[in-house]
Amino acid sequence: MPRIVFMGTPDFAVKSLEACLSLGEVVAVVTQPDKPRGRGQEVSFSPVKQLAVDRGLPVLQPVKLRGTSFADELRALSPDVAVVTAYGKILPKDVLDAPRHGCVNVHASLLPRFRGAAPIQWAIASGDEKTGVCLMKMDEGMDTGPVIDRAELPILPTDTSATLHDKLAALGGEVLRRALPKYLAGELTPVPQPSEGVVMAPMIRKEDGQLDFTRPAVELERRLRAFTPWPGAFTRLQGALLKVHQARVKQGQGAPGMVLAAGPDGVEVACGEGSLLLEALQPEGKRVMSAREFLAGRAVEVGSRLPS
RNA sequence: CGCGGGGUGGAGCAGCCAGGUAGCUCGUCGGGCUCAUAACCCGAAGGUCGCAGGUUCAAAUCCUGCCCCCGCAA
Repeated sequence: MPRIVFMGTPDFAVKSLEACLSLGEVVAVVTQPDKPRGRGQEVSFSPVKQLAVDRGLPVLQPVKLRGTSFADELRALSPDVAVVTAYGKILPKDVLDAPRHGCVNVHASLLPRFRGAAPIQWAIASGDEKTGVCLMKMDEGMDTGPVIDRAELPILPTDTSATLHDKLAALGGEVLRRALPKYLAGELTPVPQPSEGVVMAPMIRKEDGQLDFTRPAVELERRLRAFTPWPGAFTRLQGALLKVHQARVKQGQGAPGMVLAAGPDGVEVACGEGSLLLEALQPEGKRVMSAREFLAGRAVEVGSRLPS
């Protein structure tokens, strides 16, 4: 049984941790420090910590890795490998070198495409037809390490980051199960990433969810799905925030941001190219509702403009 | 004690600040009309106004506590 240190934080990493539990002895779980989260600012555990605590695993929550003695702590555990999935911090070289077989990372894209913090989102926003998971041996770069194994997955026209996230998290667990034992046995050689096809997937910012109606409708619809559940797609109507949860691309024409129609099927807004039919809406402070419900309680005039 | 919006027939909203007749746009049901295409016209049913107290002649409305939904922020 290999001695495994697991490093991860959010929900996405839980499937990887579960895989590790079935692959070896998890001698420590490293996760981000507890922080106040959510409404009311209650301090809560990360999903990874929750599972670790449930299983009675030792949990480490270092505030800093660089320039500290954390690598020494790791070495004291004499791990064979560290499995890192969405941990949330860049690992310094002394940490990368601490386990006997180094650190491996589960990354949610087909590298070298979409290196960085938000590979799932940018795969959808870019209109890719497939994505996947890579298991790589980590080096000091941002997702630049040689790839040990990979698995692909189609991106459906209805996929959002929420749905893809769950599928890729599970796929990550599968890849670990099939590849990690072989890697530790020396049966899989990490293959350097090609230098061509590198695309970065930077962290999503809140503003990325702002609907810019001067853009093509096709792009806005992709971004809507890419930025679901966070930060979502939103605009402003009569001064208040309006989130758009579901939209369909149409062929309407008009000045970007102009309301072309408002009926039971949705609110159709002209875009830079084509138009976007807003089908599921959420006013600030309210629940998500259909366009029909939305329009029952307020007037949206055809010809009015949404900010773009 | 992070900031804020909200809970009113089945849906979405108004009414609340200046207590006194349950309103609007739909949906549902019945009837009419017959091609309008978000059909239209007439009529009807359907509500403990989130819950519990309090103030008052009188509370959806004012006061207190609690429950639930949501936006921001993280």
